[in-house]
Amino acid sequence: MTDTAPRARRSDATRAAILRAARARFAADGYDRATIRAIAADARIDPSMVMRYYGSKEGLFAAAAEFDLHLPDLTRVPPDRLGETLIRHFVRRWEADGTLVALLRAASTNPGAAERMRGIFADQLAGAVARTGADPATADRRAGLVASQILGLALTRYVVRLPPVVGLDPEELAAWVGPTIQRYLTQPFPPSHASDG
Amino acid sequence: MTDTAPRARRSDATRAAILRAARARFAADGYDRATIRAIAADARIDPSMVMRYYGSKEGLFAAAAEFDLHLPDLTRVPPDRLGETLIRHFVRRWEADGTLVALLRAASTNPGAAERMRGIFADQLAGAVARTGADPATADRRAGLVASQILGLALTRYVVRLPPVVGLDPEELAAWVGPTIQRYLTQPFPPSHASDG
DNA sequence: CGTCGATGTCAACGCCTGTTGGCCTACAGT
DNA sequence: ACTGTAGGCCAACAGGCGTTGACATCGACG
Repeated sequence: MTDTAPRARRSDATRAAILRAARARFAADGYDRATIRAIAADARIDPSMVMRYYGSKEGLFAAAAEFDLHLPDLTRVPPDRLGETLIRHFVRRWEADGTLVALLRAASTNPGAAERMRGIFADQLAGAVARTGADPATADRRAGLVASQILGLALTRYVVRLPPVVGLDPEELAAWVGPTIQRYLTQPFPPSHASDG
Repeated sequence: MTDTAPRARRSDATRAAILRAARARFAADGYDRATIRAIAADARIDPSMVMRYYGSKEGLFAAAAEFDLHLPDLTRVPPDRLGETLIRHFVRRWEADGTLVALLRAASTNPGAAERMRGIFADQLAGAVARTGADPATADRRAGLVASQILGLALTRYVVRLPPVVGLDPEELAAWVGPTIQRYLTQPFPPSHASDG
C-alpha cells in the first residue's frame, strides 16, 4: 500500500493494446475521424472497455498523446552543431514513434490537442533552447522559429506528404535544414537581411 | 451573346453567402467539425440549399478551397531578394484571406484537402521556383523545402498558435525567415554535407 | 390572368457517434 | 468448494450528422 504501483493488474495488457491502437488511429485519421469503435476493434476489445479505462474519448487522447521529445542535453553539444544535432534528433524521433504525428494531426482541429502541442514546445523545446545560453530576451522567439521549421517539415513530410519532401533522406534533411535551425538559434538579434554563411 | 454565364441569377447572393460562411467555418473548425447545418445557419438559409447548390459537403469544400497563391513574377525580382519577397507576400496573402488556413486545417484529416494542397504547391509554388532559373534537377526539392518553412509558419502562427510565433510582426518575420527561403532557393546543391550526387 | 421554373422551407430518413448500465465469466482469497 | 471482484461483452440510448423529397412561394413571361 506504500507502493504507487503495487502489482501488475491483469488488465495492463488490454490498457496497452488500447493505447497502441489509439495512437495509430489518431495518427492516421486525426481526432474526429478516429472513432472509439474503430480503436476498440483494432485492440480486439469492446468499445465500452475504452470508457472504463480512460473515461472518455478526450481522456483516451490525453493518455495517447503523452509525448516526450527526449531532447538531448544541448549544453554538451558543440555550439556550431546545434542545428544539425536537433534536426537529426527530430527526424529519428518521429520516424520511430507516430505519437507526434497523431498530436499534429489532432491539433489542427482539437483545441485540447493544440493546447498540449503548445505545452510540449513551451516546456521542452523552449526550455532546451534557453539552456543553450541564448539571450533570455530572445530565446522564446528563437524556439518558436525552430518549431515553425520543425513542425512544417513534419507537416509536409508525414501529413500532407508533399512528394519532394517525402523523398528527402535524413542526410539531405540534415544538410538543408540543419543550417536553418542553427541560424534561428545563434544568429545575432535582430537578424539582418544578408544571407547566412 | 455566347457568354458562359449569360445572366445573373437571383441565387448568386445566396451562393456567395454560403461560400463565405463555409470558408469561415472550415478555417475555424476544420473539415469534420464544420457542419453543413452550422454553415447554413451562418448564411441564414436552410441546410438543404447547400446540397442543392454544391451537391455534397465534399463539393462545398472543393468550391470553398479554390485558392490562388497569387505569386508574383519571380523573374522580375532581384535574385538576392527572392526570399524576402516571398515571405512578405505569403504573410500578406494569408493574413487577408482565411482560405489557406481552412485548407491547411482540413488537409490534416481530409485526404481530398491534402491532395488539393499538394496540387497547389506543385502547380503554383514549384512552377514559380522553376521559372527563377533554378536547376531543374533540384527545383522540386527546393520548392518542397520552401513549402515546409512557409506551411510550418502558417501552422504555428494560425492553427496551433504558438505564442512566440503569433507575436512576431511581419517585419521580424521577413528578417528571420526571408534568409531561410533565400537559402533554400539559391544555395548551391547539395548544401554542405554531400550524400548523393 | 395563368403557367412554369427557380428559389426557399420543412420534416424526416438512415446512419454513425460517444456513452451507459446490466449481465456473464473467470480467477484470487479463504 | 465458495464467494467476491475485476475483466469483459452485449444491447441500447440519445443526439448529431449528411442527405432527401415533398411542399410553399416568388417573379418573369405568355
